[in-house]
Amino acid sequence: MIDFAPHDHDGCIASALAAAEEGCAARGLRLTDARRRVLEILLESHRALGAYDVLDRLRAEGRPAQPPLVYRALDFLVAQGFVHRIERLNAFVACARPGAEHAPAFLICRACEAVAEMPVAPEEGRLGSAARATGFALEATTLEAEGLCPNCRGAVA
Amino acid sequence: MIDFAPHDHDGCIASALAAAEEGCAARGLRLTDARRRVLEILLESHRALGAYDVLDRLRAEGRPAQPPLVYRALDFLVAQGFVHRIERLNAFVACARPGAEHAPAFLICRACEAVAEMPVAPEEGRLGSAARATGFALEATTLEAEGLCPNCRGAVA
DNA sequence: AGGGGAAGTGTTATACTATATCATCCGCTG
DNA sequence: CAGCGGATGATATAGTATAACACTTCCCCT
Repeated sequence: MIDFAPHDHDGCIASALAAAEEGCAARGLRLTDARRRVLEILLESHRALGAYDVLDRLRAEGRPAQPPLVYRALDFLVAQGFVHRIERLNAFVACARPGAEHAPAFLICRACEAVAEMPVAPEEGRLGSAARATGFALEATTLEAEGLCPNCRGAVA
Repeated sequence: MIDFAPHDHDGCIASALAAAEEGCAARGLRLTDARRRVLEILLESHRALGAYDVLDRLRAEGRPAQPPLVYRALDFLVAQGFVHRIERLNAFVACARPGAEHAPAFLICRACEAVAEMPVAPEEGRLGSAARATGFALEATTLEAEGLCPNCRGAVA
C-alpha cells in the first residue's frame, strides 16, 4: 500500500503482477511458478509477511515447499524490485509501485502492522549528504519508521 | 565511530563508559556488571557485533553466560541509547555520541564491515515529511545505508 | 533431434538470532 | 530484618536463514 487509505485491492494485485511479468520479460528473466505464487501471496495478504508465513500459505495450498524455495523466490523478487524487505520486521512486502525506479521508505504501524511505502529520493536525503560528506559510496539504503498510522492513532486515543 | 577516519580509541572508550555511568546515575538506573561488560566489549571491538559474538567473548573471559543475559544487557543499553541496533546486520554497535540526543543514521561498509554513525535529524528529513503528509505518528526510525567506505573504495579500485 | 550449459528446484541438514518461563539472588527501603 | 522489585541464572524452545548437493528443466546451438 502506498499510504493508509483504502484502495482498489484487486486492481493493484493485477497491475503488480502484470508489471512483474513485463519486468522479467524485459530483462530476460523467468517469473517461474514458484516466484509468481510467492508474489501473489504477498500481494493478496497485502501486508508484511515473514518467510515462514509465506511458506505456511504455500503448504496450505498443497505445495510441499521447504524454506529454501521461499527464500530463493523472495531473493529474486527483492533483487528485481517487486518485493521489499522490511528489516525491522524480518518480513517482506509486495512493492506498491512496481516498475518505478525508487528506493522506498516505509512507515510501519505498531498497532495494526500495516506498512506504507513512501517514495523518497535517498541520494538527495540525509543519508545521501552524509555519504557524500565522508566519501562513502552509497549502494543500498534502508529507511524505516515505526509508529502509529492515522487510523490506529484515532482508535487508541 | 563517527566517520571512517582514525581516532583516539582508548579515549573514546573511556568517555563512552563515563557517559553511560552518568546517564544511569542521572536516571536512577543501574549499570550492573553484566551491562557494563557488554558495553565494554562493544566499545573495545569497535565494530558491529552480533549478540552471539558478544556471548562468545564473555565466555572467553570465563563467564558462563547464556543468551538471555546478553540480550537483556543489549536491550537495556539500546533503550538507554548507549548502544544502537543495526537492523541490516542483526548486530549491535556502541554509540559514538553517548549522551547527545540523537536518532542516528548508519553507513555500513560491505567490504570491511565498519559502521559509521552519522548525526541526522529524522523529524526534518524525508521520513518526517512523509509521516506528516499521511498523519503518521513517528516513534522510532531506522536509517541505514550499505556501500563502500572511503578506504575500501580506494582499495578495490 | 540431440548435446550441453545455465538456471531453477528438491531435499536434508544445520547455523544463526531471539525469547518464554520459572527459579533464585541481590539491593534497597521501610 | 522483612519484603518488594529489579536483575540474573538456567533450561528449553521459537523464529529466521543458509549450506550443500542432487536432480530437473529450459534454452540455445548445431
